[in-house]
Amino acid sequence: MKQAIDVFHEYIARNGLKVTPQRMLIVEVFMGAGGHLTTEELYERVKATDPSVGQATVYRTMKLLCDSGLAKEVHFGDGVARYEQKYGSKHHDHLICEACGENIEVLDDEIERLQEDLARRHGYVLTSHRMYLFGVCGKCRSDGKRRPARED
Amino acid sequence: MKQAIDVFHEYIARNGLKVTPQRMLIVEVFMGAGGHLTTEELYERVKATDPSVGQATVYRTMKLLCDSGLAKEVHFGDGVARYEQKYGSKHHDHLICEACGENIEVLDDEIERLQEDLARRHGYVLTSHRMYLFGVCGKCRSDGKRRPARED
DNA sequence: TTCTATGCAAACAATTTGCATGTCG
DNA sequence: CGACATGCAAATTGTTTGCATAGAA
Repeated sequence: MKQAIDVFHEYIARNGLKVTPQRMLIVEVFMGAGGHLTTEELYERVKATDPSVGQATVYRTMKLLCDSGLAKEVHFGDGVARYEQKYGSKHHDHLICEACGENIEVLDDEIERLQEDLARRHGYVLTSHRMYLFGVCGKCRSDGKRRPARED
Repeated sequence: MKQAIDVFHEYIARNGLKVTPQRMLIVEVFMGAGGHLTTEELYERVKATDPSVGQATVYRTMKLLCDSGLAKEVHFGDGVARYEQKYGSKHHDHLICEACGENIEVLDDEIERLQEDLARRHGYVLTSHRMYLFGVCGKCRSDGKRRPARED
């Protein structure tokens, strides 16, 4: 099976770019980290392995990853960009707990279908969409936890 | 019928704040402007009436408006905050044309219902959500227009 | 060797904040 | 009066860019 790293190498090659240790490290850290990391978090983790890497390189590499289709930039509304893995993972929406910050990736075919319908009724052809559901998860409800909600 | 301006006055009073000409002007401009204005746009329009008003006051007042429930901050993903009127207008989602930038407010009860279901299946109780549909409107499709898409 | 990449610092854009002064209640 | 608000400029934050140097192909 084709690995994400191969996709990256192909992208690099196809565009006359170069494979560098920094890029490899950043891709590795990103792919190994599952979640929705901010550039800052990514930078910290990368520095843990190689303190000489600069922030700019992380920013530049994440942009490359997005262009190559491996990563996707998402915004939860707090002004910080986050990246999620895109390769091999299909489209999904987000279900976010406002108390503990848990972020579940969800998908509902019926909703997806209705979104298309809704757009069509307005004469639109959809290219993509983003859906964020905010609420409180079962665990936090029973804990009675609360946290200052993000902006809405 | 209670006007938006009354809500603002109540909020001001309830919190020991003060009514000032700047705040009145900003609220007036905002409520009169329908669309999804950025702070910058709002600032420009306010300056047209009173050039002495500062940006900071616009930022501060919009935050007040959000707290008072009159405005809502929305992010379309380009890094700039926009505000839409919240008072008297019910919840809606966004259908955005990537070619001309048109932004239609849409709502689909069925989708709303399914979102609740989806969340419930994961043990969540929803408090709010945001849904942005990106596509190309009928007019732009026939015009064959194209525009660099926003980040996704 | 020839471009591309990197690190660093300066540059930027959006937003926030400190402070002296002005003003609503 | 006295607390809150304002304008301005300086400060922050997140991100981008210019440049001299290092490094991949």
